[in-house]
Amino acid sequence: MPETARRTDRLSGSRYGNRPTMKDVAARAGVGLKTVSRVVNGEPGVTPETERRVQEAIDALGFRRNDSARVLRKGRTASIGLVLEDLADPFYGPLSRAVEEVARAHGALLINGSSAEDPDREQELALALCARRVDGLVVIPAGDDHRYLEPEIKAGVAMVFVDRPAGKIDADVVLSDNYGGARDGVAHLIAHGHRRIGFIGDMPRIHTAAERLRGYRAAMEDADIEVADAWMSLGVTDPQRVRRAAEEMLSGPDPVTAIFTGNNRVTVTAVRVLAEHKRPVALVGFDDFELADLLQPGVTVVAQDAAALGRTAAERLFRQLDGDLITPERIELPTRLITRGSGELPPAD
Amino acid sequence: MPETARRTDRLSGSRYGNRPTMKDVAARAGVGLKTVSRVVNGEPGVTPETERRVQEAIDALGFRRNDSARVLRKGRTASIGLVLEDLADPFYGPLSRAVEEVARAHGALLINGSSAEDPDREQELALALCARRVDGLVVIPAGDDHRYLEPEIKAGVAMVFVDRPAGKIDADVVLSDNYGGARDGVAHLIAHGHRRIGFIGDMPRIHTAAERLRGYRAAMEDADIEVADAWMSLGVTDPQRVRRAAEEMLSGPDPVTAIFTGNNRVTVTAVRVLAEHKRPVALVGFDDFELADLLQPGVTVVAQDAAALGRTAAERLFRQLDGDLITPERIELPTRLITRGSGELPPAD
DNA sequence: TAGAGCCTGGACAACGTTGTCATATGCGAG
DNA sequence: CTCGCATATGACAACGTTGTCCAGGCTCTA
Repeated sequence: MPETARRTDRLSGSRYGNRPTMKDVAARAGVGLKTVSRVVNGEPGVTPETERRVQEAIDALGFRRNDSARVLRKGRTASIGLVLEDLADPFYGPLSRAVEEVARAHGALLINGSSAEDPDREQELALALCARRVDGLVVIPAGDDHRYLEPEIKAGVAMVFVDRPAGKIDADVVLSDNYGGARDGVAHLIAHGHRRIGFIGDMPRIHTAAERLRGYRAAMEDADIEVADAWMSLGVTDPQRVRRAAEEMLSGPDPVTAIFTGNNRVTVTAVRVLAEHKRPVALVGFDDFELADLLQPGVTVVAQDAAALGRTAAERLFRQLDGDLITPERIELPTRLITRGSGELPPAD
Repeated sequence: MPETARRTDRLSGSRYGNRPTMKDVAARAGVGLKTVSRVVNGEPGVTPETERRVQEAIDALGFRRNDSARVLRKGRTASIGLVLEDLADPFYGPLSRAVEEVARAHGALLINGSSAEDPDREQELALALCARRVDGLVVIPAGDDHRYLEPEIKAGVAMVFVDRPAGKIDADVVLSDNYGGARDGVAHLIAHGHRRIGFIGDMPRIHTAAERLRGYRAAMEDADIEVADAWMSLGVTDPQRVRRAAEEMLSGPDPVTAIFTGNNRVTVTAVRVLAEHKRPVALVGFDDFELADLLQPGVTVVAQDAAALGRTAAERLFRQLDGDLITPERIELPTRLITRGSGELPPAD
């Protein structure tokens, strides 16, 4: 279809509004090209007088160094990439911000993109960032096979996976203790007298969801409670389906007296459903959220520290870049149970 | 201090894990450099057999095109920059995401950074992005003087300002109707019988804050209500100070019966304070927030559409890049009053 | 005053890619 | 059999910057 490149292609050949280059600055200041480079980079060996002339020419022309050329020459971009699931998800805001702060402290820029939970899009994004020659990549995996990144790692791109482990490759991973957190949360409900406890979570192919489910099962088993299939609802996140799932658990012949929700979004919807429900139902959610304390009752949650996840991952990334690291590691950050009322309601059957 | 460049500088000279280049691929496939380029870019004029050999070499070597070099040659980067205030602020998540979606639809990547409401940092970031030669820039201004961007615009960088207008330059701007929204919100309180209405907002040097204050004043004036100084609290956003401000308004000799809050974060803190207050106090907030409907009472808000702001701005940016635009425009998006209870409480004096 | 040494400044190649242009090859028509 | 043409391929310069290296002018000392 692309029949021999068009000659008039807007993108080819002529630059946009052709910017001044160091050569232009040099000509105007009446000095050599390299002298301009020296001034721009604050290198020593330039007379104050010469420097003044160059600076003047720079200001007059509105010159700005072309970092693409610089990168090409130096081999490093001073930028890192972040592939996450959804920038609009409140969980990733602080994470992203934390990564940015660390990058900034290291003089690097952050380029990011959302995978929308689609493995293909994750790959496309990650590779596009590699083509831009980011120095390193922080990835929140959407897929479960990351062998496609092996050539990049071999080529020297630093890489850290966050929130979920990398698939089929050996790499640094920073996680929350999803299993332990969920177990604690469910155990908390059991400690308050509940035995019929529902679980609503994401698809178990997502690592965090699977781990939280595992924690739920473990807590139940620890208490010698047999879990009924009707109590578990997996792969359910959109509000309508969460609503239906919750309503079913609450209405069957053997209704649950408490629900454990597997993430942020599910918890919020569950709160809505329970608010309409006549009988009080206990609730513990994974992930904290704003205003959880202001609801009636306050929502008890297993909180993870998104900022700490981001910060830890980014710091590890830069340690890789500094050559400090040898073996890939798996770092697990603890979660924290925050009691606010909803998780301390007694069973009402 | 940098005494003549160090010879052993890690960053200079040798590449990291020296990646294969097109030249390497060409050598391995036994073809010319340009032929590899053709295959990589899907240009026509290559025999299937040759293409196969080249593709094989690419896979074997793990080659990935170096976009920095490509950019240097082509003059365009297929990436746009976004300078916002704080990625962790829930208002900017959807905005950022919307910009990203539009960029993606145009085959561009998004590079972003947070200014943390600091004009110097905004400038530093914006210029760093320009040095990377982004094709265009979406800026949520922190400062009020953007003349420093004039050379960039002249050099052909597309530019759109969002949420707040650009300062001292003529450029495209996409805003919410802050004035009208605030006026409607306050008028709503007045319509429900309130006359002593407090206002808590950000520093008036921030455009949105100033506009919302203006809306408040206009609504009061429309109703012939004289505003007492004690009712207004400006430049106050951190929770502790908002708390104190609210408490003062509510306790004086002439306490307010309703409060209009100038943004998200202020509203949330106000909700906390009012929840502890004995007398019911009406509340309308600028900006919607999650769970506003679940609180007791639900919080009435003036909602702006963050995603629409981002989308509109990004689309305009790409229209600039396509050469479709001529005159800078100021686009104002309407706000929407969402009644949920807190704004409909009658005055209780 | 001559030679050594330092300091400033510039010429030049290289980074990896793409656009331009030239060449080689094969094929059909005259 | 030769000429012309289309098609496949490659050589080469250029993009804007930085690292290397060299030249010229200066100061300082013997």
